[in-house]
Amino acid sequence: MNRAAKPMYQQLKDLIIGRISTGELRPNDRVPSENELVESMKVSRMTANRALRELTDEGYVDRVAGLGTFVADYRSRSDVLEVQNIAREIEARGNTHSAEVLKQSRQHARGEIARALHVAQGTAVFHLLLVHYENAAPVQVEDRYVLASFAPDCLAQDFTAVTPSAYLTSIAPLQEAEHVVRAQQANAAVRQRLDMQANEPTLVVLRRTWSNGRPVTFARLHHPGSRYELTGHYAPPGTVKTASADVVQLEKLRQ
Amino acid sequence: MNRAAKPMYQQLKDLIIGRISTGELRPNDRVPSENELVESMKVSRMTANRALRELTDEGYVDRVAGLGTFVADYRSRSDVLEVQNIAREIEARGNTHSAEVLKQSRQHARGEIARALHVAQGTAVFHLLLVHYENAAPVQVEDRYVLASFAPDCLAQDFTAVTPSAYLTSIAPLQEAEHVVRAQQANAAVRQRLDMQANEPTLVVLRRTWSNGRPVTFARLHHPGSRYELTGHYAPPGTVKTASADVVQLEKLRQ
DNA sequence: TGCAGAAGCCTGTATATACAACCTGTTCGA
DNA sequence: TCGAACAGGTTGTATATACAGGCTTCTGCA
Repeated sequence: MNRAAKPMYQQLKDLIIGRISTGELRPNDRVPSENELVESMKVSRMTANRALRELTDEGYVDRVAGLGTFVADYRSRSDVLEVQNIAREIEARGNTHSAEVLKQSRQHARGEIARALHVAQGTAVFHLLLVHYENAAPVQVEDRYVLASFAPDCLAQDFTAVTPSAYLTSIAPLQEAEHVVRAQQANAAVRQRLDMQANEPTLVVLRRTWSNGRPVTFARLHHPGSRYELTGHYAPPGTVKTASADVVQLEKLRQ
Repeated sequence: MNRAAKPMYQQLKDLIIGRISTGELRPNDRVPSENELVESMKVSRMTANRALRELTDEGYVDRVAGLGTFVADYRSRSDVLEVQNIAREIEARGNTHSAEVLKQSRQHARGEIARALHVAQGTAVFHLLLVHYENAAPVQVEDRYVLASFAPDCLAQDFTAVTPSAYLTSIAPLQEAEHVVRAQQANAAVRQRLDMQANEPTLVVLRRTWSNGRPVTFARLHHPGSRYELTGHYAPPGTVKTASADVVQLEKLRQ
């Protein structure tokens, strides 16, 4: 084995992840079977097995004995997207999501935006400002900056139909995310757009998302404290989640 | 292979996880090597290798080629604890943590507490109420309920020295966590204890934690919005984190 | 025509073997 | 005495092989 080269099973994993990332393999597509990899890649079946098994553990693919290996639906590995896709979240509650686009423009990154995205001052970015509604009530002001080089056709999108985060994940899988959560008093502009009462606090989420190792989007998400809350669930790998169905109940606990 | 029995590699994993859970194996203790497992458990080395490798992926152990396999420090798999161990968080910032215990009593679970912990009304629980300080400033009111059967000696603990979450993880690893994050206006009692100004919002975290498949503790954590924020980072398994060192910078972004 | 069974692919697991690379402690030589 | 070389245990990876069990398709018999 070449010491400089990555292990073979890792090369296989990278190869398949690459095909998924580029869209060559789409959700529910069939991934080469172990025996096909044995022939095409000249590896032993155990090596192919390890690569595909780890991809299963990591949520990239699903395997069915007797049938084959298939690209997992992105929805099934939702950790990154959990907080992100507000439309799906609202629809999961049985309500209707809609969005209003207030701004969709090209800008040059300045100051904190440039720093957050790790680019030089003046780099081209797209600035999106929209309000998300759950039924008729506004629940989120999304103030987002996207690296122009990452999403060149961003200005041509209709973000009332597809949310920015859904659009961005369709370009390339967002592989890493970082968020900061704060409770703040709303400034006047946000308070007016979220139809909030005076002194009602906002729940602010600052979120950066990475693709291929570099930050590609930075968002400030403002929510009315009285109508929105974040939920999260963590279980270590190798265990079966026991809580999930029960989250709703906890959400109803008031103090 | 017996069809009813679990696969051998899983039995090995369960065995070792069991020894860690009971405290027979403590952090940094040496875990039997692959060859020792081959002899004692009558398996092949590849099977032992798979068990130990998966335990590594899952954060239970660390392996060093040439040295051996060692029980991971709980601190190193901090996803569950990240938001939980406020003392460590404060000390990581170079500040001094202290705590004041306002209440430490035995109660019977009523209403929402019983529901949150999945126990019958009237089940014995311990109620803890404490305030955490960063240097001299209060940063968290911790209002926690612990299943009495899970931590029988809870009343004998000195929670100014060891935080409740550190104490609870010392009893048994907390394997699952669920949290809800809200922005709220503080009630008078919390506002006074956190030395907050009128109308300053609080960041409230409701958190349940599981051990061995059942909820064992439920906590309400109140933070002053102006002095505390939550941060999180997510990277899918199998990737290298690129952000971590950079979080501080984002935290400084103000709007 | 309809159904049972076989064939053939798939994944899941388990074993035996091999070599590389890493770490520690010992031994031997300058 | 100091340092290099070696031995022995450890993990990391890769291969060849084997059998069990699941799913689909085809085939041949009634």
